[in-house]
Amino acid sequence: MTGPRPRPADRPSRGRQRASHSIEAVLGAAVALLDEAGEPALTLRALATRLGTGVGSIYWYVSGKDDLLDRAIDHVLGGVLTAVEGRTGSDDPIDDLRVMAVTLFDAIVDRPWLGAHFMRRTDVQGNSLRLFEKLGQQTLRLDLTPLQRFHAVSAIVGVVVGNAADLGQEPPQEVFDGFVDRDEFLGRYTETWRALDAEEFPFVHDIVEEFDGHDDKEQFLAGLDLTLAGLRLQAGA
Amino acid sequence: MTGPRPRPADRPSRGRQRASHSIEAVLGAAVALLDEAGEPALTLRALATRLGTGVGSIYWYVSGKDDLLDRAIDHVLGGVLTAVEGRTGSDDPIDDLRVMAVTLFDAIVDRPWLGAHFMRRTDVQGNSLRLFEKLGQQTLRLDLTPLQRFHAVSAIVGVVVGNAADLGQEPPQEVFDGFVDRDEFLGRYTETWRALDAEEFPFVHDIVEEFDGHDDKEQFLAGLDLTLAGLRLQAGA
DNA sequence: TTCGACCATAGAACGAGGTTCGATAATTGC
DNA sequence: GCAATTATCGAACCTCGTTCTATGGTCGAA
Repeated sequence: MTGPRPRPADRPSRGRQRASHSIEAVLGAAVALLDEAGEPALTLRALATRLGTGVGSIYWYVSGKDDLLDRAIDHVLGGVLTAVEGRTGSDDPIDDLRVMAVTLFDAIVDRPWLGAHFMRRTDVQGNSLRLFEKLGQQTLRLDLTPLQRFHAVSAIVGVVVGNAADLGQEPPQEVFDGFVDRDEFLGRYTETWRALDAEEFPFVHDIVEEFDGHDDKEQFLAGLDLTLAGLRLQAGA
Repeated sequence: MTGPRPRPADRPSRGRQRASHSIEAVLGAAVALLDEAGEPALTLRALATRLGTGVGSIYWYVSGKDDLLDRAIDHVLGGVLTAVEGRTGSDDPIDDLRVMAVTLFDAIVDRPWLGAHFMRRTDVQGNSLRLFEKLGQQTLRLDLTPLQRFHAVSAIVGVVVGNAADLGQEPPQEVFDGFVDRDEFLGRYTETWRALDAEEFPFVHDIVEEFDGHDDKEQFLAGLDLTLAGLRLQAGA
């Protein structure tokens, strides 16, 4: 029953001692795999091949696949964080919140695999927590109770995650291969919906025409603005 | 290149001809496994063992694991649908929307494994689409454009999914074994958060006290009411 | 009654994936 | 220089989803 072996990530790496693979290289390759072919493409063997090493080596930098995914997410969230930080500073804190939420959403559009796990662990440290903090700082400028602030940030994150969750799971295998584009994919929805019984599905019939040329981002923005309108009302601004 | 073999699910079962296992039995056992130990517990072998059959038999009723999960989800969503239908009919459509959203959320609290896949496929038929329709029918009573209606429903579903997503993934393996209860689990959060630098994390410090005794449902309700307030504003009601 | 056609079941076998383990080189500290 | 630590590698193991083939069982037709 020995304790876990020491890993480079566990201690401050004092000077690089000619490591052919750093944790950054591992994470970068992992993100590349995810970007290229989605989450199922991230296997330890594929990662090892891409890095030109053996599977076992990866376990030196990472405790397992879950840890690998967590770190890869945190890795890209670092970029998102700096992107977010560069766009704050408006007069209106709610406008700032909006911009930040949109930035988050755009990041998930670029990397759909983020959607499923985005903001999974707002727990200990990491860029996930830092993003949470950055959002929350805007609420400090609003006339709210701490609890209201907390709920406001949770709600905004909820809207982002809830809408982004739609994105990260649909493409059966079309978008990657380009056999079918997204418009045609959505077209099948509208056809099916139009064929439904009008008596039993009045709502679907009411909206089915809008669904043609449907835009995920527009849908997200509408939901976000609904929530922000409620927040603005609550803050009495 | 032969077509798919006929399956009982593909045709109306005309009278039961002494089938020891029905599709309902398979789905029921699958849901039981999911309820007992979460998604990783649902393996075809475990399911076969529980049913007292072989793995191959399951493929008679289901085309694969994805199909199994989809049907299991649709199975429980059937119950959710009737629960939702029993609670509508108030004067205020937005109040009805609220009640329905809460019912959905409660269903996910009861079955955290639903969270990750909830409303995954609002596509063709199924109870998922029916729930979508039921929510939408309330918006027909509001003075909105079809597009606004669509966005409103999407936003509400987004809030439910976004907040429920938090639920379905936390318990590393504590809640199932009962080694650690949820309160103590959350207590670790507050400790870690309190230890953060106050200069760098002013927001987290502002809200950390509220996080003790934190209630997921309360958090969800606050976010939902924010969105509904925005909707009420938009509908001019 | 007998014989096929179809329903339904069962489990061995395959391939892919995550993880473990021991061997081994490379580097560092003394 | 020598031992301890650092880092690497891939074979082997186990689990899981899936496929395939074999085998009863039921029922209608000859």
